[in-house]
Amino acid sequence: MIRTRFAPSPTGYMHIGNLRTALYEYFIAKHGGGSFILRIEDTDRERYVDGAVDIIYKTLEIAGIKHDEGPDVGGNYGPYIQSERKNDYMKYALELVEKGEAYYCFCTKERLDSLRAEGDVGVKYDRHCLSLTKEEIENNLKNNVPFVIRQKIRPGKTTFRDEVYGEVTVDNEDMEDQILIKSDGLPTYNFANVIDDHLMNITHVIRGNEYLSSTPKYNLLYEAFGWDIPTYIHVAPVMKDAHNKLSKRNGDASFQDLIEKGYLPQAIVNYITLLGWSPSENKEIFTMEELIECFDVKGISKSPAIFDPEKLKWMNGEYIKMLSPEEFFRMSEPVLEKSIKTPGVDLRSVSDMVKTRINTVYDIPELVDFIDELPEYDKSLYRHKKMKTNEENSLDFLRLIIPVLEKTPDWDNDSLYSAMVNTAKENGLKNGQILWPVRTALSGKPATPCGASEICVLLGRDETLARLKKGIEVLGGNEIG
RNA sequence: GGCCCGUUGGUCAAGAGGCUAAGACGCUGCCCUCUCACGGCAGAAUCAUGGGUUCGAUUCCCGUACGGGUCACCA
Repeated sequence: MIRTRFAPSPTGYMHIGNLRTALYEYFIAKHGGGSFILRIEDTDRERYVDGAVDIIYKTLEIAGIKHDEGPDVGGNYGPYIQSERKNDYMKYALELVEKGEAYYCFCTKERLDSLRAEGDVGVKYDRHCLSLTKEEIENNLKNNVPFVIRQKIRPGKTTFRDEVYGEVTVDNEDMEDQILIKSDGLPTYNFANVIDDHLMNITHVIRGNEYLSSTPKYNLLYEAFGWDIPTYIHVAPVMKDAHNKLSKRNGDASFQDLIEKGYLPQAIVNYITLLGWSPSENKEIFTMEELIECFDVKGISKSPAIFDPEKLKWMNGEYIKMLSPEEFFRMSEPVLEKSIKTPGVDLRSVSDMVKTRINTVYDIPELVDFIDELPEYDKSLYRHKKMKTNEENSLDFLRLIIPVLEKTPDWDNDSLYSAMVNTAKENGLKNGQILWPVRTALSGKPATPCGASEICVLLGRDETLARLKKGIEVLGGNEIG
């Protein structure tokens, strides 16, 4: 039975990288029919942010990840909040002391500082307290001298296997006798993490590759306890560029930010899953179920992946295109209502027009702004090589079509379109020679989400004719009214 | 600095000894078209580097360069 866990710190927001790790953990568990567990790592009270746990619940929910066990849903391996397991850690640390795998250390901060010269890095603890006699230790304890408990690293080499990186061997000489229990009695992350994963029966540990170098120390702990070592899956980070991780601190978008920018949760999930993982089949749009089905650790990449906002936009556009017109209208309606104030405009039909032309709903306003108000435009807009139109002949074409439209009995797309096309035909013109000037006069823009006749319908007869006449004015025809 | 890890087009990436080195985003061009978009087609663009091993290395080995990580009473 596979059991994976997502163990975020409640610091107030969800990194994209964290979410991706959660997704991989979820997929691996579910692919194997196992359980996905949520554990809150809140031992660092300095960084604790109120309400952060709710953000975590909410993010997982929006992303479509359901945890089988966690603080809110319970489970048989609780508590799921690290601070509530406080008492366990000391117990296990003392067990190691008992076994000679760990020892009390009474060194003061000052003494430790003096071990390394200014700015020194990589100076190991000198094991000063390892040689303390039993009497000295008991004396110190009796006198309440502050202490920490350190792991006793044994000589030799440690090799571990990672499913992504393969075998990694490290000389134990390079490891320090790390602190397991701090002088405040709380465990360090390095210790708590091992205890928690063991007590929660975690079988697969998936985490960022910044833990690759501390993994041997964890293995030494597992061995000291005589516990089974989990399967390790380390993943490379998600980057903003070649040098920096994607992070909120650098002003990069969090999951919540992306949602607010109009990205669909499934599009985000789909995109970030593909950052650092590739499926065996050549495909890139996946439902959650499909990801669970085909997720394979073999596809996880060793090297970092740069987050490309352009590709996310494209993917969001793909998801929008897959929506039914009704679903899309539900999303676009609020934005349309804000950007189109003119009464009588059929928002539903605008919604349909805009659907294949946007990547997020916030692309809509600039596409439809001409409906409320004809923008100022230059007459050079009438010049179009392929349409064979220019500032001079457009004037004639507009004069030709205005009376026709004035007389068109039915103000609907088909009637208007054929009226214009027929007029072109009757006068030996290309369709575009009528359509382009009309579209230009009605929108004042080089591109619109619909054609000339459709704009006529949106605007209605009066506004259409008014704008056409305005067009003549722009072209220097001086025919006001 | 020691140790660990990585390096295929601008980006995401497949490929694991022999292929014209997939595919996607982006870019360019063409077709479609009532403009734009959608859709279709085409194109430009990649194996960090030097040595080995091999009949043959992008692929295996060693070195170099570059990048990242880690060496806390943070997680």
